Amino acid sequence: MEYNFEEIEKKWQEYWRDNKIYHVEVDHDKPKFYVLDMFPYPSGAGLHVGHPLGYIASDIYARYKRLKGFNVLHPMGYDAYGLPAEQYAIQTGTHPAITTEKNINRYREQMDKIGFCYDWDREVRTSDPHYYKWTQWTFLQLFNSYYCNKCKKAQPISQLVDILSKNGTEGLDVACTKPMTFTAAHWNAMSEREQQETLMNYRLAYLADTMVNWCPELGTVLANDEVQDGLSVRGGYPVVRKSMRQWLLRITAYAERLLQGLETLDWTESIKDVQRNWIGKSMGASVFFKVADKDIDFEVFTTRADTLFGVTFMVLAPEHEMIDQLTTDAQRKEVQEYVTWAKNRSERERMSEVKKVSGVFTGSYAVNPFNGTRIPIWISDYVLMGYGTGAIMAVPAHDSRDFAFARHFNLPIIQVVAKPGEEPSDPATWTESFDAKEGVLVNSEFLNGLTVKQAILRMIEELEKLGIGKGKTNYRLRDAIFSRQRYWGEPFPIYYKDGMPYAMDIKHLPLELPSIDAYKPTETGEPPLARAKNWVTEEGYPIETNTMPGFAGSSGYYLRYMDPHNENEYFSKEANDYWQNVDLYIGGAEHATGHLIYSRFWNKFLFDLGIACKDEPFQKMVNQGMIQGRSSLAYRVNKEKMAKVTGQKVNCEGPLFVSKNCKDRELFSDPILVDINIVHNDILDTEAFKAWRDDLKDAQFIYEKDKDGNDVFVCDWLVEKMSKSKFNVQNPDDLVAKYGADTLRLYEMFLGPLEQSKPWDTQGIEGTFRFLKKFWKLYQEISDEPATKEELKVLHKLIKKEEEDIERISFNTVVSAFMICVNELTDMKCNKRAILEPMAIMISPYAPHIAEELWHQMGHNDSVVNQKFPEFDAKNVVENTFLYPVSFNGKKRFDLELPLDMKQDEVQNAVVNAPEAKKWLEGVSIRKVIFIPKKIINIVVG
RNA sequence: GCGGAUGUGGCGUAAUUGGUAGCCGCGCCAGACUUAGGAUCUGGUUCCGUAAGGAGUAUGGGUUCGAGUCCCUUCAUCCGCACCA
Repeated sequence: MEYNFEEIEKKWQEYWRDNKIYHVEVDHDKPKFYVLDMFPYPSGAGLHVGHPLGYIASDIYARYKRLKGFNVLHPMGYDAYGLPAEQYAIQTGTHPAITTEKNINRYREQMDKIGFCYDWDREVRTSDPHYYKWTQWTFLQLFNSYYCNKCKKAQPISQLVDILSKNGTEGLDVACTKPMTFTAAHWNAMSEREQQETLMNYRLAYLADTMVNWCPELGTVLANDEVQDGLSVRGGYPVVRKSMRQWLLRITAYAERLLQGLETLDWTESIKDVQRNWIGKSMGASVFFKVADKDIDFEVFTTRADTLFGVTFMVLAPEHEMIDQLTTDAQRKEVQEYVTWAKNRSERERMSEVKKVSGVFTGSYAVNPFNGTRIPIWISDYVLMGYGTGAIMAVPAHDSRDFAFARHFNLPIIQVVAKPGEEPSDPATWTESFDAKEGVLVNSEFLNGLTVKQAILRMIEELEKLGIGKGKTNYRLRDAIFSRQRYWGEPFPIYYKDGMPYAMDIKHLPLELPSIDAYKPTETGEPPLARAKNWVTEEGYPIETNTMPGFAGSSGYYLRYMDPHNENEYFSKEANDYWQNVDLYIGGAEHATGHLIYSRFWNKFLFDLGIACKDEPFQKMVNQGMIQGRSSLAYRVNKEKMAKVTGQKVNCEGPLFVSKNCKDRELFSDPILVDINIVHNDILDTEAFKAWRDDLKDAQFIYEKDKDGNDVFVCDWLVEKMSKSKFNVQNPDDLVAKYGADTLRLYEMFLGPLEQSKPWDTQGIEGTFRFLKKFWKLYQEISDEPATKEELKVLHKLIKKEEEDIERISFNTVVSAFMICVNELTDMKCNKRAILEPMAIMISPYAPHIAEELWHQMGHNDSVVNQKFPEFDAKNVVENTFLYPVSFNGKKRFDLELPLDMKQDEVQNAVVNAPEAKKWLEGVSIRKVIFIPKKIINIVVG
């Protein structure tokens, strides 16, 4: 019987669906395992072969765990809100829900063909009101919470109100936007409006005026990770800084926990590093400097308190609020000009001109608290308002940025740290600063002779003694801006009374997205939701018109999968207690600073509320690499150049192309990209090429000869990103149609290690297709005779290899092991049920359709999916002898088969007396014999 | 600039703990079958050399009986961060 994959795959996909084979429920008799793919955004382009890579890997793992006796949760759904559908709506007027639905259906159709074991009964979509009810619900919880630094968790805001009304801010240690001090009496005397405004300083979801990344083209603000080089990641439009009233999430309250939590996670070091970097914890000191001749002071943050005697100037950010007070009349004009210029510079300019030094002197001086030196206060845009206090003490000798600034404006440089083992030198001769935290303090009074580390601690001690500074930890992490001026997102369950936001009652959730007449901002620049009719509460209060950003819906989706149809709760306690968190998360590394940090925050907050039982959402994560395209290139002749090179006139009307290996081709031709579908084995189908594009219909070709003397046109190739514009896209549907889903699944895994990026080679898929045909052939006439020792050995070698390799996410080597095994069994002409039955089970995670078919052909009526993975038994693979490689001076010369129980001297004897050894022992004496049982024999001669 | 990853045949890769470098597959070469082959099967395929043999895992060095693997140097490619005080 032929291997008819088309028929087989259709049959079993229907069987699985009709019999709900992949449906899972909480089952306390089995251990749970949760395997999750990162939430896809269903784009209009559909899937190319790179997308299913991670899905296939997680599918294999899920199926394997199931065979190993686990109750496996393996769901899929859609991150359905997003900009592309909305952009399309703006252009065409099509409701984004319609576009999204269409794209989802296409995704689903493509995924179904690949035979994934998702429990589709658990599908969620972020744009579904049943789902976003809980996104809104979580937002309200955040709005109604504050973060207690003492107990290190979120607490109800009502509790804070209690505290404030009893003690004011006395002894309060909570996360806030800026420190506030007031008494209980003061609090109690506030109007409701004032109280509400004060609470905004503490809520975990709060409204504030902030500088945002405003993208005029998209009409919305963007998160930092949605901006690159001053352009929007989606669309590439310019982004400017602008102050706007926005919702923010106080993720900074969780900075330390987000940092510490990384230690408990089984993620790659590189992703953890990216997150550590993003959180950017730095320990240092805050120091207050008095301003000379004025009764004011200002605060700086430094990690190098030890260098305080090396401070020769101060720098404030152009947005610093004390600039006015500090500017002398003589300097006022210049300062104003500079500040205006700096504020108006776009983010893009600022980034591209990082190296350019600019700044202005305020006219004021700060006073060094230890020696009274007057230190000029400057303003420069190399100091950022958003970090620390927006002011620094500049130590040009030991900070490269300060050094550049000092050199540019001719400011003094004082060395205060000597390099290890070196004497201090004249900074005037330096070409760069010495930034390393190594060395010994000099020119620094009581710090002299201390190492940098000691000096930092000592200085902080002194500062605290004087009451002008203290040790302080800073984080680079910023609160997450949570408002988008967009239509296609979750509405905020917030209404405004006297301009103050109030939370809607939970009973009004979900607050459904209203329909509007156009998907653009209003004429007055308000978000699209301002177009909605009756966008007010029952009492007539206006409802918030911003919507939530993309990461709102994707931050807690893995929790909803545990109990996706629950109408009364986000998810039940029972479901959460059982499924806990994700055991294996597979997806791209590009979400390192977005989704993966927001989800962790979201989860920690729900953990604080006591509704999520685990502090971290994703225990183990694997980041699959990209599949690159293999583009084909045809060389187009530059006729003038060719005439010059060959010395002959080129008579040819249409475009002329030259085969890759023609003589001097590189001298007179340039490559153009060719559709990979008209190139086979790097040979161009010239007729198809002419028909491909109108401008090529008269194309002519200079051929080369193949080995049989035929004219062929050979293309060159190139590895690059897979994209439509490069004509190198491989569509999984086409491959499934040609080879079947099982072949595609195997090939995607066979390509190489999951984490690595690798090019897609269309040719190579033939190999896995041949393998499946060979595999199929083994099963044509099953014999019930007992298996031989050799056959059992082959089987058990494979069992061990597959188990070990799947556990360490090495799927490519398992496919290879299967090929070896099938080659061996084919050579043995093995057709024993005792071998082939377990093999069918073992291949089912990789090639479920063929496995199911063969399983049923062997007379079973139940699904192969529900079987038990065969047990490895070491007794089947024991050997009595070992084929030793025999080396002389580390170079292998021959093999020698020896019993495993041989002693060292017997081995030595056997080797020296082996006929092959003679030649290598002539004229030399044996110095040493290295014998490692079951490994190697090495004879050292000389 | 900082941080991370990677570097092995013509190509994708394998070698899990320092122990036979190149498994498996693609491609290529030769042969068989065939009216035919972008089908199937068999054999070969790191490089140099007829061979014996020699060289060989980006580069140069080191540790070791033995290094793709460990340490140091340099180079290349990719990814992330980037005035974060």
